[in-house]
Amino acid sequence: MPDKNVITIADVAQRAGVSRTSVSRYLNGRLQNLSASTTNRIAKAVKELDYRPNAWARSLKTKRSGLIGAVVADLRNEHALAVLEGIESVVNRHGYGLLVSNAQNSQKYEAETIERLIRQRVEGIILQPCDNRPSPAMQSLVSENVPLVLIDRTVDYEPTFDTVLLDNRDAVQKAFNHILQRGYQHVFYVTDPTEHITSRIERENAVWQHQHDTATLRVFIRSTQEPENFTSAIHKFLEQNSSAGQGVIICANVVTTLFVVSVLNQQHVQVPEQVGLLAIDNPVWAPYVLGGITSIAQPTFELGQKAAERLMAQIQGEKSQAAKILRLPGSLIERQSTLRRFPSSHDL
Amino acid sequence: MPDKNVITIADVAQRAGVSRTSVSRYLNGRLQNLSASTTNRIAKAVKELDYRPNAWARSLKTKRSGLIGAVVADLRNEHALAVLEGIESVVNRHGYGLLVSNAQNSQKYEAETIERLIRQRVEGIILQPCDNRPSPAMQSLVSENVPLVLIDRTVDYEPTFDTVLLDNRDAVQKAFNHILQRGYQHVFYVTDPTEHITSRIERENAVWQHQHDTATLRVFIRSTQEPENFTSAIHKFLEQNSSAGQGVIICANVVTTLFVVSVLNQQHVQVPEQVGLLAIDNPVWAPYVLGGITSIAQPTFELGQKAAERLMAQIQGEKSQAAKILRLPGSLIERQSTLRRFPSSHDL
DNA sequence: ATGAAAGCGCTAACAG
DNA sequence: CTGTTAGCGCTTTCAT
Repeated sequence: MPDKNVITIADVAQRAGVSRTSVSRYLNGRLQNLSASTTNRIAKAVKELDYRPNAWARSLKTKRSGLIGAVVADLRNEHALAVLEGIESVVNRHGYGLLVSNAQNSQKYEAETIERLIRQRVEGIILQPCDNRPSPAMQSLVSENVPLVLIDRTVDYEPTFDTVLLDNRDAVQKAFNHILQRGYQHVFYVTDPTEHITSRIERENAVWQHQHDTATLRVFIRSTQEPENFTSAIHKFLEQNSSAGQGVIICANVVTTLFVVSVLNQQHVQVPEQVGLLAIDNPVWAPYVLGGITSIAQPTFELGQKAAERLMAQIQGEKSQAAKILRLPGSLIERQSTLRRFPSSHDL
Repeated sequence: MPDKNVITIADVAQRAGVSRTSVSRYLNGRLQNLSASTTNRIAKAVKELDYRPNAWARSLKTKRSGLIGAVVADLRNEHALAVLEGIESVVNRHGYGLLVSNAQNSQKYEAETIERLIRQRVEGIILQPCDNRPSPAMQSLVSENVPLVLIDRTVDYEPTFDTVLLDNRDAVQKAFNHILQRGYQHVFYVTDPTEHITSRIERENAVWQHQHDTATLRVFIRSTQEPENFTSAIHKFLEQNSSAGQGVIICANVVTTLFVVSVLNQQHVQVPEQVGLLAIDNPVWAPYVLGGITSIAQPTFELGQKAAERLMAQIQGEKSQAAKILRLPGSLIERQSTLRRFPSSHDL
């Protein structure tokens, strides 16, 4: 454990021949109240003793921990990572430390971790919720008055929490615009089980909407539990659209995309010859798989940044602001996987 | 900020009609010293007040923060992420929280972040160093007596720090065994500039060693600054080995692999027809790019776990143990990218 | 410009 | 089994 005989502010004060108060003032940059000579003596003592203030003691007094908590639904996820980086950048810039934890897609872990963060007296939390049903832990955050910003997903709670996420409706819209422009006739939408995860729900709803509007669409849900069913479903889909690759698969996220790619690979399905492929989310490997996967890229880093900035604002007292929910647009990145051999007239 | 009128142990004590000491005992599970009725009254009060102990105050007294710091060279890296997950799992199991920060490959940031962690009085640090030259910040860790475990990379410091990393020599060995067995004659090794990063240095040295031993090898260093040179170098390599795909490219890590793949893609080079490809490290997309990239997989999760376990051991007082450096073996995963059309007799 | 003193919320002897 | 007391290391009135 960190040494027993650590040096404290008292040691510094003694060495510099001043009071602890002065040292404290020095440490907090209130130099206006210190004579030049005092300042120098303290500076010298600090250096010589290699003194480091104890954050706990300070926090105890000031009620500020300098810590922000980030709770990610699944750390094993490229998207989450990029978001985290965005968060980290602004949080650090503001002089805060970041306490990261992984909820492992389990509301139980999420709750535990939030509990721990509260005890640690983080000054705010950025949460990617596992579930849109508010947990007791989130209630605690409210009652403890801990600033909270949601990311990627919303939660059914009133009043709404500040939230930063992808504009899912718009993303799906962009996907369909592209698909239609390319002249695809049939769409096979692959999603994880939606299970109270709002990003999935929103995307799926948007897809249904399009089915309704265009009447050229069929939707399948991939069930993680039964990948075989999925495989045969894909086959059926391919058979029905074997002519001239009029079918296209849309994947709801990175994980789904990886899964679909593995199936297509296994079954030796040619993309885009036999079927098109479009992914929501744009992992680093998207350009290189299947000759390049057309994607709707999320502004991941920015999502993290915005969320963190919002949190900083909350911490600085902007409690009840307007516009709580910020939806950032995704952007289409066209690649080989949606290159039909027989483009429609739109392409001309 | 977290409410001004937070409730403290005193409030609980008052409500339960006992002393703060008893409440403290209750909180720390020393129930042997509490009568059943007292216990119940306290439990009730805690619940009613929704009381949460203040971690700072506790830390101040106990000198234990319950926090571990993890400093990653580059958060934007699949490998780092997986390692982090391993760390998180054991750290949490031990009841600690994890303070994650990103050094952004800069020793300056690394130092800053370490400084912050010390002030936060983390009980230990797991560090993936940006550079093998020890920074002043690391000196501080030593003098402050903060337990430290290095991961992935070593540092030139005496006495050695506990370290957990891939057995790089063995990994390269496995790569070459595979390559030779496949009958490749020429090897093009691609690495980032080694710049004081020991994993890169170790791998490159191991490669040189093989060149020396087998005399069928040429080594090129990819310079990030000059990708054009690299491209033309690859071309030259391909020309010299145009006959029957006797050449193979080995990539030192994920980033390099991604770079090489993009170049090969751009130049429409066929893998494995024109050239073989083998990667050290096994990203999720390896099975799907270029028909599947043969890889030497690192035991990423396990690396993180072992490092964290080592740290826990240190914290629990096992200061001066033996065997400081733990090298975990990688494992070969054969895929399409090293499938020569004309296998050598070894394959028969 | 400087310091004395009180206290943040908790734990840990030490008594009873 | 329970409570009293004295801090942990820092900040902060309030004097001087």
